[in-house]
Amino acid sequence: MSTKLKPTESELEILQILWREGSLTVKDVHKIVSQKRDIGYTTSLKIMQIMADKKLCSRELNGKTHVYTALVQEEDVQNGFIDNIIKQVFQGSAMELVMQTLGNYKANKSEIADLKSFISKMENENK
Amino acid sequence: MSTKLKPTESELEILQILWREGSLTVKDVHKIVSQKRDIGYTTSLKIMQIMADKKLCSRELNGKTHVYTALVQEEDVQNGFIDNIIKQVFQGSAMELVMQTLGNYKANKSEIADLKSFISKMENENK
DNA sequence: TAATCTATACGAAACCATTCGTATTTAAGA
DNA sequence: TCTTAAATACGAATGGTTTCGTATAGATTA
Repeated sequence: MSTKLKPTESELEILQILWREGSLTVKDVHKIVSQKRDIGYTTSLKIMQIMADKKLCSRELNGKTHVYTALVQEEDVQNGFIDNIIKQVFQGSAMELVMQTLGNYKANKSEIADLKSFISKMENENK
Repeated sequence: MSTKLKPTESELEILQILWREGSLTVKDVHKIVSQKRDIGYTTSLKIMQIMADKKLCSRELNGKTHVYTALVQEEDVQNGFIDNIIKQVFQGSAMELVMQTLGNYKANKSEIADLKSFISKMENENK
């Protein structure tokens, strides 16, 4: 079992980049992060070092620089957040979360179609 | 629009109690919280004072004690958390959150039925 | 009245995440 | 070689949450 995967906000920000881009150096990551917000290079560095300590990513020397790679999977992290919100905010009811989300969000026809086929699949698996 | 409703973990814990029980004193709240975990009375008090400062709840003098009442609605807080997780963890896609949740969670027949009728309602509203 | 009880107020410690400044190391360039 | 540049290491400040100890004020009781 995963022991409660819950990266912090800035760790998550960097994980998203690593998931999307693959293995990157601090320089690469920082370039991307700093496009979105004001942040110093050593801040990006520090967070990535902490992430390596926590085993959220690996860190390998390639020549003179380190290359970082996500060690946790996006889906696992997503599930960690889902579990958390269900437990803390929806009193343990996954369906409450789903319905509340659907209720807020205006899905278009194609999304509704996707959802329906997804539910059909669930039904079949349940049989 | 609500300005990003995101109570902390212990604030949320107390909000859940106030939502369920209505207006309560510190003593009442503390009694409930301390059944779940080890916590000092003044800790509960302090958090509730902070919550009142932040306008998460009101605080009215009733005789010699204060009575606290939630000022934010459960649904609004839930939506704040949903918005957050969608933005930060699901790249803005509400449908991803929904499907991932459904994929993890084994819904029973009655829940699936609920979900289907909910979706039908969505479809009709969309027309 | 004095001691006790109840509720609140206040301040501070502990912890964590975020941030950055500065120092160090190593390699490349003048 | 000496200087500069690139990358990392380190330490510390900041801000917010959680936690609790102690102090205070007002009422109750012995």
